[in-house]
Amino acid sequence: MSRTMSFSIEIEPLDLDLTLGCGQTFRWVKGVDGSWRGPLGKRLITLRPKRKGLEVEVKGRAGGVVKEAVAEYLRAKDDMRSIHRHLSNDPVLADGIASMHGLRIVKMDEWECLASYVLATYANIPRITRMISALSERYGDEIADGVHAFPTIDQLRAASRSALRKCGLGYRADFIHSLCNDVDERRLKSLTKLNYENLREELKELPGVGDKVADCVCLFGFGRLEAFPIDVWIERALKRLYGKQGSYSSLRRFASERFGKYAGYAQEYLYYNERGPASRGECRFSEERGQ
DNA sequence: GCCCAGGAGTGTG
DNA sequence: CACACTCATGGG
Repeated sequence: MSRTMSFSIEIEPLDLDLTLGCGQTFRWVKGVDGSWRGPLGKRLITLRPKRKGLEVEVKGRAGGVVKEAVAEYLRAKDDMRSIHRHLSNDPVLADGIASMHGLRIVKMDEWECLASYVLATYANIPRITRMISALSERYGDEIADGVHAFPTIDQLRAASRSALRKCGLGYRADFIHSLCNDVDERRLKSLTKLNYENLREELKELPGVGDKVADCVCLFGFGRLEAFPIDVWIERALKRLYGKQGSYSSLRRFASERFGKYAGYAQEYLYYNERGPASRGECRFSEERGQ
């Protein structure tokens, strides 16, 4: 069988439970020992938290590229201190931000992110995870025993609508089917050079991509930290904490003015806080200090 | 049975 | 611009 090798990498601060378990990304599984296992590209990776940073275990051959891939995926270059300093100007965030110090925005593969968030419309996280797992097992390459990579655009393009429905996608099957025919790897990569606003508008041209999905893909797939996806949870948080409600574009403008270039991190803190992981609701932000 | 879920598309006023 | 409606499915 394939061998296993491991190395360590320093990313600090980093909380894997917050980062991989908060619903940004859907393919990681937590082990009983506190490690996290999931496919990264074409390799099965296991991440174990250490005192400073983490240990990475790789199934199969692992060149230096794997270390770089992990660092990119976990956005090792983000300076969390300056991000927190920036966001702490907001008294509402400053209050509860400390407990989420190690939550990092993830940098997913562009295609995986786009398809995942098209699937995520009007579904909850357990179901999103199931849909993605089903697609991967049926159409993606097997990279280790029983573990499959997310299918490429070409692999999914070969799937019929009815076959996609059998993976539990529901009406999303049609979106995915159209998406595969409207997009290829080259076009996706070419979007990288666009600024946030233009990228957002280009993504919204794609089937199944509206305001919210476009912002998720900007943030988690293209690394645009100024993006601020607004779903039902964020809507509730903005109303509860800031007394704000209105159209998507008006809420987006509010977030942009309030949180600036790190709005994406603010969104993740608000999302996690509002939703709670079936709850550790002790330390919710207080609404008393808004404005 | 009910209600909800990291919404989008389409049609109408 | 704002709504209203529909889309398909699983979990609580």
